[in-house]
Amino acid sequence: MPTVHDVAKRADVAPITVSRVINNSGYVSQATRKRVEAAVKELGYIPNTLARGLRSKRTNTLALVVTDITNPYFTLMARGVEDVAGDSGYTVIYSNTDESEAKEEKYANILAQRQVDGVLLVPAGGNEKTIKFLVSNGISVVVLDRRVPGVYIDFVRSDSEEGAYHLTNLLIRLGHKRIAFITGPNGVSTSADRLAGYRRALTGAGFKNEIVYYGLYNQQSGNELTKQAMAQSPKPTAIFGANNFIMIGIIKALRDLNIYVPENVSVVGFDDLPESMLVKPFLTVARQPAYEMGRLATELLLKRISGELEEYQELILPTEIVERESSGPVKDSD
Amino acid sequence: MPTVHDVAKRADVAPITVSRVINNSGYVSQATRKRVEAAVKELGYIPNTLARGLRSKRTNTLALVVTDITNPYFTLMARGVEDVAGDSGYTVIYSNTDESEAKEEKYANILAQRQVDGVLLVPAGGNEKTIKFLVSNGISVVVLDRRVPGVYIDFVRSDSEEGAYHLTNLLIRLGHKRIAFITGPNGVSTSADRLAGYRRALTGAGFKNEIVYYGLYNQQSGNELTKQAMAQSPKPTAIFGANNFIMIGIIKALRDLNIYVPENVSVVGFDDLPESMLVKPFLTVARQPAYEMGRLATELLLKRISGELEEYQELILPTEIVERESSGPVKDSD
DNA sequence: CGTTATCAGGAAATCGTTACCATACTAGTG
DNA sequence: CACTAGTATGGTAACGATTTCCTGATAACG
Repeated sequence: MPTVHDVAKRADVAPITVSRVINNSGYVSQATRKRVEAAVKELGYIPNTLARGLRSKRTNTLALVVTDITNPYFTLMARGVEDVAGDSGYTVIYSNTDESEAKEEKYANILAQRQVDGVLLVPAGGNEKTIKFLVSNGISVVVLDRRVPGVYIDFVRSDSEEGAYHLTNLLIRLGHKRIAFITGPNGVSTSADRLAGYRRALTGAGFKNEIVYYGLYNQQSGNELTKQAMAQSPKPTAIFGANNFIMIGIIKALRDLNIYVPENVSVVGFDDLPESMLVKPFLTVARQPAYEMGRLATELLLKRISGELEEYQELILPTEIVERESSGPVKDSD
Repeated sequence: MPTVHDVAKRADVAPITVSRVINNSGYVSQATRKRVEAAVKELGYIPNTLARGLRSKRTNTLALVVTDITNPYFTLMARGVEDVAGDSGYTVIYSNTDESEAKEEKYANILAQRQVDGVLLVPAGGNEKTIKFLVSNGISVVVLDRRVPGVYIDFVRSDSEEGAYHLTNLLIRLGHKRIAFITGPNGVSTSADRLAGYRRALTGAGFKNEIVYYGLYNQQSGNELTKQAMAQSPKPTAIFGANNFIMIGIIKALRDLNIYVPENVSVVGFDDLPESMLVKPFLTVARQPAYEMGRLATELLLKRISGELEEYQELILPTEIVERESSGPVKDSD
């Protein structure tokens, strides 16, 4: 494998000049540049990023740590990250924590070893340990999607409370009085914030009967909790799923129970699903701007890395209520 | 940031001894090991993989290059890769080529710069250039999912021809005579192999009327080509989609046209879809063992990297025909 | 015409780790 | 007792690039 040295010899210059050519830094005359470029091509020279990073202390690598990359919400976010990072010459490493803090710590360690320049983190649980660890190792961090109390750092997320409030109000306006709320883990901020929005709407309407089920942010949990909810008497007339996978679980459970949506039960929830998932009926949701969040967070991170920023930022993007077929007026009953 | 040197000083040993402790190599007495480990912990020492890789020529990094990581087939494959790689202490970098050879070359270059130890490649197009480039840069390669003629290297894929043959035969047994075949790009081996299987079944049944549409391996293409196919007269009574995204496009197109599945038209195809995609009716498919393919390919790659293997391997896994609701007996007509 | 700014290029040191080679001690062997 | 094998540790250099500090031109300017 050829090195700068080989290229330098061939172009009859010093290694540092080769470096200047490939990095477009410093002064190099047109003639010299041509010669070096020719030598690079002839030898098939490929710069070694390890050596480069070791010396320069920059790896041009970011990491995106999410809880579940198979969730279209995070996939879309990843696209946003990738697009911005790619345009700036950064490579992105992806990691899944599956909501486990142990895995999160393990990955943080690996990322530190790899000397990544920055990390976009969707924290599993409300633990600040990982964040502090990364920062103490000189790695910039932007926290995505979730709050972590007591940590002074950059945040980018959407307004869960507000979105849940509007979505619940939509159900209330349709006449629903028994609205079940099926959510994720108790300790996760999105869970808490969405619950808070749901509560605010209920309180605003003078309702006192909140129906809350905690579980996991996945399909199976949504499925099981729906069956529990529908076994109660009186049954809820509407169900709010705190994320997209929970909603899918809800829909499947209702299908199994032969309950029609929205004729018998309305279903709403957080996060949109891609069209390619041919969910029928198409869901009424609070859509989070995932792609945009990924973009913004990455832009913020890059600025943070380059030291352009002083104060830490907290960007909270609005959600968009998309009303579709899965929500409808309540049916007599009561 | 502390280095081996700092740890060494603290534990009163030479740097190399620290290296031996953290890498579990060479001889170190219990007492020394304890001291070093203590020093590591006290200083919060984290090894620098850049320096390590530079010196040792091994980065413990693999790359998985696929055409579209949002496709559940590749996502599942990625899990298989991740699981095996993780168990062996390797990190995996993911790249998407979107079926573009230009992107593939670009990524190959980045991966070479990063000195990855091995690449799992789903080649975009039948180009051998990328493979040769990687190999010539000392990077081991295992080719996944597709054939690349004229290259001597490790391959892992499933038996597309056989799967398509069985799937087509299933339709023939159900009485279908006009079976449309909607596939991906002409140059891609999976496209060719599945077409070959379809043809073999048709020929075996004495049919001469093959109906073939080439397009892309995505939903939109499947959608458009289905509309074309259904505009012909006489209409096909069954449609074979060459991958999962094409199948989704087919289902959507038929929905738009108010054609019922399987009452009016049967639909079958390659690749399964996760349950979470609530496709109705649930599809009859030739399921490729994606997870297993990822696992096997990674095991093969690791062996190749460690030099345990001599001859190049070609692993061809069988597909599994899963008969579900989307296929049924042909309806009178004719 | 001397001084300063801009342009071109180089030498040597260095980033943090491990490979390679060497040394030294203990224990067992014939 | 000399010799080998196994155990334990260290010194030095090197991996391949860039940073830092220099040396000269050449051009521009008052």
